Amino acid sequence: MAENGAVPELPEVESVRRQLAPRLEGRRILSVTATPQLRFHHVEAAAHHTVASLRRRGKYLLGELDGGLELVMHLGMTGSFRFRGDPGWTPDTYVRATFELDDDVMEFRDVRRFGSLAVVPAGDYRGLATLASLGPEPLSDEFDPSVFHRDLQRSSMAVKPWLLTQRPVAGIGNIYADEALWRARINPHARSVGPARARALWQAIREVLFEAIEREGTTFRDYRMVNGESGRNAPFLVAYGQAGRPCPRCGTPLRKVTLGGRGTTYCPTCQRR
DNA sequence: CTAACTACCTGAACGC
DNA sequence: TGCGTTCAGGTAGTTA
Repeated sequence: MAENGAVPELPEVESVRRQLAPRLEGRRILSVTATPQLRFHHVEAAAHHTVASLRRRGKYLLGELDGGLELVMHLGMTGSFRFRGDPGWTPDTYVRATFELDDDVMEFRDVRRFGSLAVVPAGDYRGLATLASLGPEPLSDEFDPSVFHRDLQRSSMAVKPWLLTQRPVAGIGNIYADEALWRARINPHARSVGPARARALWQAIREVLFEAIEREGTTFRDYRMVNGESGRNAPFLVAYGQAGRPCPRCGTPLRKVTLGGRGTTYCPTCQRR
């Protein structure tokens, strides 16, 4: 099975949450077994607790447990959940953690081990720096265009790597950063963004994420929802993965560069510096 | 404190 | 065929 290019970002994690929530909420976790991993912290402490709710913040899934605990889950690049009781289940060497529930067994599968699982006192993210300083939810009212402009100007980093830090706004990864910057006509290298362009980017971020959620995320190869299905957003990508193809706005071939160590595709004409 | 760099991890794709 | 190299990427850790 191909394993790269999956990359769960906010729309993919939200799609997983929507399928996972009804299967976890109200369920009691009887036991947890996990392989020793750098990115797993006290996962076994979830045992004997009931999942009250499953929320999402950025790319993080947050399971509220009784007893004041919280199960924090991040899919990394290749993380996914599956249930033993589902049709077609077969044993798999990439299962890194197993949650025995009162009605089924949930498995966390993660080929590249970039995913993370942690049980913490609810809201105590001291060991999770990115979650602790996570920016606002882009599709909520707390994401404000003028505050976003100020936050963009706060850093001297290029705009795209700054978006990827999760600090000015939560949930943007490499795919939707390229898509939103293209839509807002902003050069990914820009180190300063004026108020009008910041507002355009604010709008573009909300649009690309909203549309991707409606299509249940982007699947290239192996991002899958809990029900095993693919997201339908891939054919709608305009920038990410489209290097060399003509820009749909102006026809200029899209250019791919490396920025902040990440592949970055943009239109050199309509995203001029 | 910020920003820049690197490690982590694995399999696909590529080059010879 | 087979082997080696490069690439993908979010986050955490280290360094300047």
